[in-house]
Amino acid sequence: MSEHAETPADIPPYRYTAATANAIEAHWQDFWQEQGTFHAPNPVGPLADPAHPRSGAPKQFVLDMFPYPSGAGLHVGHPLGFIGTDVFARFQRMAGFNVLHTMGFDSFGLPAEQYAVQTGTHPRITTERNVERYRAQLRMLGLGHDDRRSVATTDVEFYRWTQWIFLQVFNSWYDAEQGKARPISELVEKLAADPAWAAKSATEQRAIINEHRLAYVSEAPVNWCPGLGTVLANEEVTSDGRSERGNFPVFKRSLKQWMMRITAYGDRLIDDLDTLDWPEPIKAMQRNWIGRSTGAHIAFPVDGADPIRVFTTRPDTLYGATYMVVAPEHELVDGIVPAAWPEGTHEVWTGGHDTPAAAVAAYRAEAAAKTEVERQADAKVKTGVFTGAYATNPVNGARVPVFIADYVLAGYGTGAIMAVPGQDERDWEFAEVFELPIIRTVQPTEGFDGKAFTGEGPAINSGMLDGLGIAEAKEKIIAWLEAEGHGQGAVTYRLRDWLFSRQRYWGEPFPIVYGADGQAIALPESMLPLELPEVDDFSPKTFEPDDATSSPETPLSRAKEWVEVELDLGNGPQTYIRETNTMPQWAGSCWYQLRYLDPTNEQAFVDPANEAYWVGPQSAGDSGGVDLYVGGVEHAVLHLLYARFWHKVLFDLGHVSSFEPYHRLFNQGYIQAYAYKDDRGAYIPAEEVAEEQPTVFTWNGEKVNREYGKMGKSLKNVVTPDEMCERYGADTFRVYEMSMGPLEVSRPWETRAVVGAYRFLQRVWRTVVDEQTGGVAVVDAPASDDLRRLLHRTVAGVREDMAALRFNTAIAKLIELTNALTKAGATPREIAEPLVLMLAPIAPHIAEELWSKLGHDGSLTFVDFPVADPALLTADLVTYPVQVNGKVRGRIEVAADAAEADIRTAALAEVAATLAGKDPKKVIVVPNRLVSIVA
RNA sequence: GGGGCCGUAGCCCAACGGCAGAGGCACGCGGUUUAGGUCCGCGCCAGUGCGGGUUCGAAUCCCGCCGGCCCUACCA
Repeated sequence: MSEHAETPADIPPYRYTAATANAIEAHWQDFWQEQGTFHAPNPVGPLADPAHPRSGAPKQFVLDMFPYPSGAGLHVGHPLGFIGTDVFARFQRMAGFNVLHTMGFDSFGLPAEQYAVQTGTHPRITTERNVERYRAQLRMLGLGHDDRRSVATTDVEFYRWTQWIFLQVFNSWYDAEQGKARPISELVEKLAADPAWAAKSATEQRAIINEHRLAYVSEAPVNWCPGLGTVLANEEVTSDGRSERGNFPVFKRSLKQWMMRITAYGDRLIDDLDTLDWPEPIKAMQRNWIGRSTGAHIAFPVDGADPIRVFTTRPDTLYGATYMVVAPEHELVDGIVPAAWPEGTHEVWTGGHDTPAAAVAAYRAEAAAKTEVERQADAKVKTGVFTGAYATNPVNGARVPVFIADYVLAGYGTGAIMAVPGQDERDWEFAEVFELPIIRTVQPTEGFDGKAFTGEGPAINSGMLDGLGIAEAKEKIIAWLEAEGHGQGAVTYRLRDWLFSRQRYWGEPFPIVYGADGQAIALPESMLPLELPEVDDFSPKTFEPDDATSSPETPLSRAKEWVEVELDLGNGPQTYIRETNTMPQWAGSCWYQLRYLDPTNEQAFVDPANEAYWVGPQSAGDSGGVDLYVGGVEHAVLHLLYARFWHKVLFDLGHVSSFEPYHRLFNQGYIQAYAYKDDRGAYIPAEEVAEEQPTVFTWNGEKVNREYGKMGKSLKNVVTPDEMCERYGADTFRVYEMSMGPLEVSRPWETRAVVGAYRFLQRVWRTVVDEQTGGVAVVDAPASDDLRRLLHRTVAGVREDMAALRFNTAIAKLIELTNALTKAGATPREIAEPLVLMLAPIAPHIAEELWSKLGHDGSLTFVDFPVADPALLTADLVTYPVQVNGKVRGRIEVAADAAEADIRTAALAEVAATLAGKDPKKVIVVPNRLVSIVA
């Protein structure tokens, strides 16, 4: 490719070129940094600045989901949201707000560790290098961040507070009666009121207390990923049983791990969604993930064994429960299996085995051997086997057989169901296979010819419930169950507690030690931060990806001198063993935005006054939280759920005044890219591909195939912001990205189209600057009436668009104004100045430069955004199209303030020929729009 | 299987239920230029995926289908 010549002779000396842009951009970026232009004043503390023009003004906290600083650096897709928030933040500053906007780094995580393993470089070195690279790239884009507030989750001074918050969670319990977390000390007081408490040993007491904590250690089936050498949260496992990161197989293993009691917050996490200004799809995803269902727990007695408790959302169908199913893995199965098949056991129930025990064992082995994918593939055909046991339906005393089947999941509800084939499609299918009785307990609607009926209808075959609708029937049967002691109304959740420990080096160490009794003990706050130890080998131990029998081994466990430690935790110096797991990458992102508010505070993670100002509730019932949070949908249930949970714990404990972290959420789209493959399937560098004609692409004369998707090194289609800044300047890049479409829409990158934005800025430049002399080309003569009206319409439109994040249409309006200005010849100052100000949020460097050329000192950052004069928004004359039966048959021009009757008369006169003397049936005058006549 | 989002010029996208076009790219013509490129000006292109309905009037609201994308998946 031929590079641009320095300054070809025929280009005017003062044209806005890439070189000009780069010089201007460097200058203003230095200026902003030296002046601290984007430093937002806090109410209190070191970042307070009462003299600041926006000190104490209404606030706006604008936030980006902070990036993981990968070694690959940014491509043009990454900054889309960052530029969007910057434009919005700059606009809000000019609109009078005190705007907090900064950028941090989610810098713990796997890639730095994996890179470290390959190269032997410490993850901290890699991480810091990558962060520096990111900072440089972001600076180049001219983002107006308050750099004093930038944090990285790997900073010791940051993760000190992550550990502190962990201690808050650890040192609290959920009081279901009050519906909130309370300090663990208050639980201890409650427990100590019982005289039996004092009789227990300290270890016993601690064990009991530990069971109530919001952060707790439990031995439970977890997602073990040998390929990554770590366990994973449910949210990090895909539906086909693989790790979201790396796509390795994941196995269920019972392991001792740290958990967070997020399930205690299930109701609030669902209910408080109503207070948030979030996209509905994201709310729906969270609701689905939490999966609240209401119904009842019902106990079915079993001869000679404990009753089987089931959860059902349809207790009203209890009379139709003709059999039961227990998950194959359920522990009560062994206790109910008799030595022999009961008399007259149906042949198909036994699976061909001689004894129930053999049948159960065989079915369990079969189920265990299936992978997730196989299970899903087999889901159409119901399988199972009779356990040999019968239970009793509490409502009518019917004996119902108990099966095991893999369509019932151990992890949901109680792991057992009452099967009601008449009202449940799955149960119907199973009943057909095993020839079980089917009783309808809801009258299907007229003409229903399906199998299970799940719709609304009156209860039938249901004794005391007959005739009732579903809702009343539920209410009545629950009351009966509770009165008779057979069950009670209940709510269950799909949401599981959050698996919080990882077997990694590059994460926050837990501020936890274990005493001789093996119980977890929190370090006191005074011992924070607990820093990661230096180790020779920080690599996690990984295994063959499908080695299900392997066990995790934490890198920190190899740092023997660090693990074994002598401390005085109140009982004199004793030897303790440190926790060697680390926290998951989500920990830092659960609260980072709070640290932005008060990044230098050494006494608290955030001062209450600063928290209240920036994110406190703005009115009664308001959740508080960040005013605008921009990021991708991929965090819908991971980050956003975890962060809400932590925030609510902090709220309950009185550390924050807001009960939600992010009040308004906006999902930006993605910039995608075309990639090209040759006939052998190898990727071709995208920039070398020519478009012969629409949909026909060639490379070196050879035809290649186009595909659409992500931008990535392996696809050979990466375009970087660095290249774009070099070729056109950052302002052009910003204008292009913002003009491609609405922020929430994904779109393809098209390098050749960037020139449109470049030309636009050149034209703006030319309206103000004489390209030959470099002097100001603006005149003080008043603008024409048309131009002035266009300006005010533009101002009104741009203001609206900016506030609504519709930057694409704002830019279109600015281009329109610029084109009109170009056509007008000389540029009146009264147009030039507002144009420059309106451009400033989007293309800040060129705007600053033009603003100073227009004779103003300093930055325009806090200059008022133009306001439209309402008097100039309406034209004197309005042209109305006149429709007859939906077709335009003429036009009339009337005064803008003409009476409706006059418009009507004029319109009828205009289309008199079309009407041919007939009386119109109806005449509709839409003010300022059109006249519609029905003939 | 369930839930959600989206289909407007060759492409990216606009359009309070009111004349389908704001803007950009590409393309064509003209000007500037030794030429190419740059820059400037002018122009070209769709009746809104398909079929119904509501309405004086539908890209917009409702119903059904087609196509694409996302989430979820035996959740009792």
